[in-house]
Amino acid sequence: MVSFDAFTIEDGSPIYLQIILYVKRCIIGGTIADGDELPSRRVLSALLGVNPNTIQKAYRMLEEEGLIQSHSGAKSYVATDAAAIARIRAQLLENDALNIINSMKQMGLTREDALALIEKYWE
Amino acid sequence: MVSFDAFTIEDGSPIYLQIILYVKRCIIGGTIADGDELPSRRVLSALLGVNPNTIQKAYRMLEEEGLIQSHSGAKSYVATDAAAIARIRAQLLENDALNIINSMKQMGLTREDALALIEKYWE
DNA sequence: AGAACCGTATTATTCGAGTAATACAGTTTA
DNA sequence: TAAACTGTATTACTCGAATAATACGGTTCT
Repeated sequence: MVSFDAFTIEDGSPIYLQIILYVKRCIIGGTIADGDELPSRRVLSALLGVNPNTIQKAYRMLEEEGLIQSHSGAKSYVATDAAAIARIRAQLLENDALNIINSMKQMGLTREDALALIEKYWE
Repeated sequence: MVSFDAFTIEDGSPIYLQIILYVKRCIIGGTIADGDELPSRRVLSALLGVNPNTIQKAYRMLEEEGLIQSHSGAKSYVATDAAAIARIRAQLLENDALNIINSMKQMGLTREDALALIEKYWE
């Protein structure tokens, strides 16, 4: 069963996008594996304190990306293969890296400054 | 005159927040200095293709943080001192670093993986 | 078979971001 | 002095995110 214990809602971006991003990162990190059972829309909405429709929106978009599988009436499961994982891994890592690099360059940091900063806060 | 040439609107977060973040990062990076003249609300709104009220909201919040100064009828100017710069610098850098570290940890990267990734994309 | 789940769909409502169109008073500058 | 700017304020509107309350039909399990 996929766990959302490590998930917390932040503000600044839509909740359904945060859920999608969380699931993708867990798939990349191996916390979520192919075939894992997902919590139902109703259960997860109660757990996170949000509306069932918000969960449905996130699940629906994950299904459209081919990362989970839903059948009317039945439970939903994670459905990924190596190709899908590699694809979203490249997408997310590149996106994160370019974002942080852009921010730090804008603030006048050198490459060495940036590396030192990551090292410092990586407990 | 403060330039917004390097600024582009992304979606995912409110425009006024993006403007505030851009100005702060430029102040930290030295692109924007104390005493610099800011483009007027009307001019910047036309330049970015957004509503004047959106610019006004960003400028107002920057003024409430003590980073710019506005007087009715007159032009607006950047007003920062070393203490203010140091304060927002610490805020932004720590925030950015912790965000990227959290994301990469979630994706199963080691500290070395993360450092290698930054080096790779830092052209 | 029947209860208890499940995914899916619909409609109405709230709320904040952003737009749009003005208006007014103060400053700058020719 | 008068035109052309400036910051500031107000009201009404659109639009998407999220809520809320249901409803329907399929699956699972006892």
